[in-house]
Amino acid sequence: MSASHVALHSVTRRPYRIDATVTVSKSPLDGLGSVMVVKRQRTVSEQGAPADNVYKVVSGALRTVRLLPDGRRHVANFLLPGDFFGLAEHDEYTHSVEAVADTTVIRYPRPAIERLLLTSGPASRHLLGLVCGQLSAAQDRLLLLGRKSAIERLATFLLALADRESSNRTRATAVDLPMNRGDIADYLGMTVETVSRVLTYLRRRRIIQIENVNRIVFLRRDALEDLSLGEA
Amino acid sequence: MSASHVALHSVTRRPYRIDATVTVSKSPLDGLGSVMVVKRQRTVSEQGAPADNVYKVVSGALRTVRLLPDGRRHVANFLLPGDFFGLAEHDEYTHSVEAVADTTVIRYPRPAIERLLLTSGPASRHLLGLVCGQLSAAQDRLLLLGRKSAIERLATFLLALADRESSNRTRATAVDLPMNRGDIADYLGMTVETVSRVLTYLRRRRIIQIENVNRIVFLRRDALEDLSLGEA
DNA sequence: CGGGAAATTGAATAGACTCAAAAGTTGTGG
DNA sequence: CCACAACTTTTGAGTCTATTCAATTTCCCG
Repeated sequence: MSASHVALHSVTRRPYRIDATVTVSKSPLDGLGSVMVVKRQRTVSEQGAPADNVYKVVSGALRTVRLLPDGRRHVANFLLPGDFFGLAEHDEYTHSVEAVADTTVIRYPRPAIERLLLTSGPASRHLLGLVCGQLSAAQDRLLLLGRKSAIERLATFLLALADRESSNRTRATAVDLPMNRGDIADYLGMTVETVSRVLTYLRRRRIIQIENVNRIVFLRRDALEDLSLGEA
Repeated sequence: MSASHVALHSVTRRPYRIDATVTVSKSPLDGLGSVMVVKRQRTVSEQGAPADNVYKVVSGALRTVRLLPDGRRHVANFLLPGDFFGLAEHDEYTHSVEAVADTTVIRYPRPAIERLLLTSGPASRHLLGLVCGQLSAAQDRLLLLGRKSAIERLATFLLALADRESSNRTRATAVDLPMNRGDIADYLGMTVETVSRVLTYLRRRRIIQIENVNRIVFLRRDALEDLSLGEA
C-alpha cells in the first residue's frame, strides 16, 4: 500500500479523562472556536434547531440523540475527547447533543468554518479526513445493528469504548462507562433489561467483572473479542 | 438560516435508468477517471483488498457487502447513478462492491485523488460535501436498524429508494427493485422470509401492489409514509 | 417448455421485549 | 453523618416479533 492511501484518515484521539486539562491539538481550526462548559445532562444543541455551530469535545462525554415521533429514542453516537459534532449537518441538527458527564467543548461558528473551507485547501482536506473517520465508524455500527446478537453487540461496544478511552498501545483491561444503561441500550438498539442481562451473563461466565456500575474489568479479553465477532 | 449553511451538501442525483446514457456532471474529478463496465453479479472490488480506487456509478446499481466470519452478510448500501464508493476507505476496502444489475462506473485511482486534494481546495470541499451526505444517510440507517420494526424498515426503504430513483419533483408512485429479496433483507437487517411476509402484508392491506418481483406500485403513499415513521 | 433459482407461505422456535418487582445506588436535608 | 426518597440497575415471568426449517409456488433463462 502506498503512502498516499493514508492521507484521508488523521483522526487524533487523546486519553479520555473527565476534568483533565487537555491541550488542543494543532489544527486549521485553531483560534476560530470558543470554550464552553456543559454540565451533566445539559443539552448542547437541539434536534431540529438551526445547525449554527460545530463542536469539538475537549473533556467529558456527550451523546447524540434522535427521537421518533412516538418517543422511541436512538443514540447515534457517544462523543469522547477529540471527537467532532455538526460537520455533516445540513441546515438543521438531526440529533440533540447532551452531556453524559460534565463536559468541555469548543464551539466553532459555522460561518467561520465555511469561510475557512473556501479559502484553505488543507483545512478542507483535514475535515474530510475527520468525516471519513466518522463514516467508517458509522458503517461498523450498521453491521452491528443489522446483524449482531445482543451479546455480540455488547462485547463489541465494551471493547471499542475501552480502546477509544485508552490511548496507549497496550490493549485496555478495563473500561469506564460514563453513560447509564439506558444510553447504552439506545445506542445498541436494545432495552435496558437486555443490557443488564447480558452483562450478568458475561459476569457469570467470568469474562468480565463489574467493578461498579460505571466500570467494567475485562477478565478474559480474548473471550470478549471472540464474542464480538460471533466466534463463540 | 444563512446561505453559508448550505455549502457542505451538494450531492447530485440523476434519474436511475439501467443502460441509459448519462452525462457526467461537471466536477473537479473530471478527466481523472476511466470508464468500466461491470456485468450483473460481478465484483468491482473485494473486502480486504488494497483500496486503490474510488468509484462513481454512472448507470446500473451496486451493493456494498460485508461478511462476518461465520458467514452472516450485511449490505451496507445500494449505490445508484451519481453515488460514490471508496472515498472514506482507509488502506483496505471494508466492503466488497458487487453489481446488482449491469453497471457502468468511473474508476478514479486514489493517488490521483490524493494529488487533487493536496492541490485543490475546491476539490477537497466538493468531496467533503459528498462524504457528509453519505454520513447523513448512514445515520438515518442507524436509526432504522436500531429502532424500527420490520414493517417500518420496509416502508422506509421503499419510499427512500423510490425518491432516489425519480429525480422529478413529484413524489414517486412506484419503485423499481433492481436487487433481490436477499439483498433487501441483508440491507434492512432481517431475513428473506420476513421481507416477503411484510410485502404480502402491505399488499393485503392494499397499500402496495406487487406489479412483478422487481416493481412495486404505491397504492396509498400516505399510509406508507405513516408506517415508515411508526405512526400506524 | 423444462429445470433451477427466487419468492412466498406455513409451522414451530428462539431471542429479545414488556411488565412487574426487588435490590442497589445516589443525592439531599435534617 | 445518617436517613430517606428517588432513581438506576438487576432479576423474574410471560409474551411477541422475527427467525429457522420446510414445503410450495412463481419466475426466469436456456
